[in-house]
This record gives sequence, structure tokens and C-alpha cells, in this order.
Amino acid sequence: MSKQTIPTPKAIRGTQDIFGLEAEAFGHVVETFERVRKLYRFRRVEMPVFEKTTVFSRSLGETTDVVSKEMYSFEDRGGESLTLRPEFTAGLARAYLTNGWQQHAPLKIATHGALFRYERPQKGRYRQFHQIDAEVIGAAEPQADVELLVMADQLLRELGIADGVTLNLNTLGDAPSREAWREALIRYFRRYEADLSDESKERLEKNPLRILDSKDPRDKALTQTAPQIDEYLTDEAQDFFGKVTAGLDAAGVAWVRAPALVRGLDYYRHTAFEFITDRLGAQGTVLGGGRYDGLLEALGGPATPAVGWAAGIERLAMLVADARTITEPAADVAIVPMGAAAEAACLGLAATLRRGGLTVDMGYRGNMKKRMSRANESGARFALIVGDEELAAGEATVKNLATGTQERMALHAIPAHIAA
RNA sequence: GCGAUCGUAGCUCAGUUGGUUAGAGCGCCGGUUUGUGGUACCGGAGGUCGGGGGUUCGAACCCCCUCGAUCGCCCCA
Repeated sequence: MSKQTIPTPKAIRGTQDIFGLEAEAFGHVVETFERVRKLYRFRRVEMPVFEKTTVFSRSLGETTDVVSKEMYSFEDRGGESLTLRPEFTAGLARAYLTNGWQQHAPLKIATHGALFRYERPQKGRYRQFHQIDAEVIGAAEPQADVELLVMADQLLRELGIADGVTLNLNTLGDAPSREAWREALIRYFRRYEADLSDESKERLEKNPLRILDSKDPRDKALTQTAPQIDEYLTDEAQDFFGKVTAGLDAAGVAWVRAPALVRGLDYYRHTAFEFITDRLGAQGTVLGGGRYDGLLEALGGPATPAVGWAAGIERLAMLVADARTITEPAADVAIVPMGAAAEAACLGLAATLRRGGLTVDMGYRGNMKKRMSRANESGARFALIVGDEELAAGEATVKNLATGTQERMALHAIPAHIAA
């Protein structure tokens, strides 16, 4: 562009500047979420983007990858370790405990905003990314799981991206079920340890459930015949899962059982789910969540059942943009003043029309040809041309940009003409 | 953190085995038209070839480093 001696700073890796149509798609996702969440009476929450590091390290577990290498942590001037939130749930749980929101239990809340993880960027995966999030805290009932899932389903439908998206559903059972299953898996995989991929050999020690969703063909051969959670579900856990699936069926939400869908951390119980699309490659999960009875205790609170989900706005926006359901809003009218006197008068005209709810474009500069050209690009149905002649008569020339026909008209008659 | 592919104009890309002043389309600006857009024609601006180093008489092209992007792995709480 120019010979600069001052180098322009570049954007941070993994961040994005979202503009125009993409930003419209992004906003559409958030607006749709806001609308749907109100239908289900989820209350809005605004949260800080940073917390004490312990909020995340305790709730997520010190040894998880997220905590050990993916958090943006720093010390403030008082020497306290703070962290940009890598997820919503831990902060919401903290707020629930520190603000006494127990009084509202069961509390249905929703929020959205930026999250930060120090990861290698990929399609639909960024270091600063954005999610919408819904949680029910203080409800042990399967109805909470159902309500969240039905809401998620409705959201995807209203976004027009439900085609090609499948709800994958699993249960991890209650604590005894989960523990029995976990031990059975360890016994099973230890027998075939030599045949496992290197990653899964390590998972066997750290996070055995994760072997089940390994992509390595060597592992896949073994996971086929691995013990299933169903064999280890207690009656209570079975009953819980049955109520969730029955609720989904009653609400007309399609789902498939995904026995390999797991959550690594111990406090995950019962329901685990992901809405997965076939259109985003390796980043196919479009919305995911589950029940996390036990998290609140990890933060020093009383035993509190909770369930929730989150969805990446960028990924949803990509699907929305692919579906071509989004356009940048067109103007209703474009005003084309000619001359200084007309320009001043047109500021008044523009304000009047906008106060009346019309979308109005009026350029800052340019000759008439240029302004007409801009009027055309704005998508306006009408151009209002005001020169000295019109001004003197209290009129404007109203040009229909689609047909090219135009007529002189009194200013006060314009709103009705446009509305017609 | 690991692997692969790729960085040329605002955008999408071309650029021969290394060989003069690096091209096209779209977009942008101006003109044909100083009160009329969308079409057409004419003209113009715009490039440290991502950055640095090296090889060579000569590098957009070859080599090394680096930054970034894309795709995948790990991970996805």
C-alpha cells in the first residue's frame, strides 16, 4: 500500500476480525439463541471474562490439558494468578456459590461471549472463540436434561442448520455405574495393551474412557468389543437415562445412542451429548454438554446437581452462512442531496424517516452519479433526490430503483409511498 | 506440542527449465454523461512476490530460518 517505516502490528494468532456478512451470521446466531432461550425461560447472566486461576484449575483438574497447557494465565499487580476463561461452566458455578443463587434453584441460566484457549488454530477453532451457553444448576431431575436438549434442538432448527446434524446421546451412569464401567474398561484394555496406539496406552493410565472415541484404527478394532456402560448401569442410572430418552421422544427430538461418547472428568455423570454435523471436518461437534453433578463440590460448594451445554458461535455461524440464509440488511431508501442547502435539509428528512422506522442510507460525499451508484449498492428500493428545485417546492424526486421510474412528491407523502 | 500443504495487487489466482520494466479477472478511482444507478466502452491508481538470511552474473521460482494460514494429530474440560 504505502512505504511504511512504522510496522503495523499484526493480529494475534488464532484471533479473528469478523466483518460484514460473517458478522451478520455471527449476530444472527446470538440473536436466535437469545430468542429461543427466552421461550424456555432461561435467565440471562453476564459474567467476567477472567477469574482466579483456581476457579478453572480446581473445577477442571490440574492434570487436564486445558489447565496444564491451554489456559491464558497471568499475574495481576498484586501477584494473584488470573486466567481468561476457557469455558463458561466453572465461572457460572463459582457465581452460583458466591452470590447465593442457591435461593433460585433450580436455576436456568444462559450466557454468551468470548472464551480463550491457547491451542493450535484449525477450522472453526480459534484461540479467542465465542460460545453460547445454557445451564440448569440445582436440578437432579432428568427433566432438566430433556429441557436443555429440546431447547438445543429448537435452536438448531431455527437457525436452519438442523439438516445433517445428529444428536449423539449417551449416559455415563451415576457414580457407582461409572466407576464399575471404568474398572471394567481398564481390565479389558490392559489385556490388549500391546495392540493399543501409543496415545491410548497413555490414556489407559490417565483417562481410560477416552480410548473409546480414539480415531486410531488399532484402537477402533478393540473398542468394538469393549465393555458397554449399559452392562454396568445401576437401576437408578438406567431409570434416569430412560426418562431422558422418553422425554426426547415425547418432544419429538431425534437422537442416536452413542455408547463411545464420553467425558473424561470424574464429576461428569449420567447424560452426555453432542450435536454433530457432517460438514465441518474434524471439528464436527456443533453443540455439546452433559450433566456435571460434582463440579460444584470441587469448587468447595455443597453437593449440587447440574447440567448444561455450550455451542461454538463461529461453527454455528459457518453453517448458517453455508445455508445462505443471511444477507446484510438492505436500505429502504437512499437519500441523494445535491448542494449544501439540500444536504442540510436532507439530514432532517433522513432523521424523520429513520424515526419512522425506515432504513435510510445517506452518503457523506460525492457527486450525484456517485451517490446514485451508492444508492444502488445499498439495495434501497427508492432513491430520494433532493436538489434546489425540489427543496424550494418542499418535495423530493422519488425514484424506484428497480423500475427506473420516478416522480416528484411532497416530503410528507414519502413514508406512505415507500410503505406501499 | 507434532505432521502435511500453502503464502504473488483490496479479493480470487496466473507467472515456462532461475533470465529485461511481475500479469489477468473482479473490486476501487476517473472519464464517455457537471440532475440520475444497475449495462457498455475508455483510462488510471494499486505489489518490500509474508519477513530475514543464503546460493547465483541474475531469485516470485533453489536452500535455511522465521511469521502466518489451511488441514489433520494430541486435546476438547
